[in-house]
Amino acid sequence: MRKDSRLSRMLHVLLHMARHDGPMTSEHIARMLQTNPVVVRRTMAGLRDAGYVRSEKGHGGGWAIAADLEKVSLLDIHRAVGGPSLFAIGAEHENPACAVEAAVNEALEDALREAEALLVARLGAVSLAELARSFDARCVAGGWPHPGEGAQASGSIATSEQR
Amino acid sequence: MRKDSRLSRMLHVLLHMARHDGPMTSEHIARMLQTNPVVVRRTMAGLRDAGYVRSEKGHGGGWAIAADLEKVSLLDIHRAVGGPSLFAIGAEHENPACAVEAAVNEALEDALREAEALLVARLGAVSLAELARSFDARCVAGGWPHPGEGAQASGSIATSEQR
DNA sequence: AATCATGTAACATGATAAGTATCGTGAAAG
DNA sequence: CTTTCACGATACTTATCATGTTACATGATT
Repeated sequence: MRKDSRLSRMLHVLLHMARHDGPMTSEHIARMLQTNPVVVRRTMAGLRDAGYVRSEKGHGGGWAIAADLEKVSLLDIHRAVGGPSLFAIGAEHENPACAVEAAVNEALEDALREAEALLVARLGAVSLAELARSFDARCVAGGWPHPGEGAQASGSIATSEQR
Repeated sequence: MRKDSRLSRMLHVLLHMARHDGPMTSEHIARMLQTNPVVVRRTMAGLRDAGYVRSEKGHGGGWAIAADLEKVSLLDIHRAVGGPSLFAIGAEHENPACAVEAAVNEALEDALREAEALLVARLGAVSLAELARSFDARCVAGGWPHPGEGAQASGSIATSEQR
């Protein structure tokens, strides 16, 4: 099935927001993600409930960061969007009566647990701030057009805003 | 999303087949898995194509193991059933034009690659024969009714056949 | 010839993220 | 105070894919 892209999308948005002063509208964000404003609101509602972002209605409203990016990990965002299951495979029955099935499930779940622990550790070890910094480094190293630190005063993040 | 249980189911079936002399029908296997014979044939077709099992039509027909279980790993079975993606999360766009999105995707995919490598290594390290032996050990240790080694001459694997 | 079992095709179901349309609510601007 | 803007919420549709189901053809055994 199609993969859950909520974590990926929210990280994308948050990094843009970190480089943006003033709130960003759902409409604006939706264009960045190539989707619909309602999808944006739906997904970002989880981040708001967790206190990572704030939303304001009316003129000049929109979404803004509401937490210290040093203190929020990728894992936190994963959980804020619903913490969906990481794996696409698993056992059919939770508590099988068949001993063979139970043994198979345990073997598989052991392996999955280990991989999940690794993934959780990796995601939990990276803060949004670190991810933003590694983006900066990537720009310098890879020759991407680098969004200048001082060029955003009036809301312009032109270089990497679209898509 | 509902999880793909083909690997789990096929391991379940293969372990039963290893303790069973003579072919097992799709009907019989379907009862074990609590599903439909067509689902069984569809899924086991991949194992047959890979040479791990054999199927025979007509009276006395059905499915039988066709390979040395010491030489077939859990990973082999995973691949034989289509090797579906292990993860339920991922990025939305393959080749994003946005540098921020590209950086986010790379960070996530790095972590996923690592977890996948771990899982692949784990699944690749266990043979079906080892899994069967660990099932035996589990029976002895955990007080499960242990299917006796000599009690299956006429097709009886009564203790752990159903479910 | 009858029966059994697989092979295959075609279609239905279930679950879930994602996409869409619509209306309500509150805040700022004039 | 009316208009406009932007979020909030609900309801519904779409897309996807493993799984479930029905039906029929094919080949092997009796």
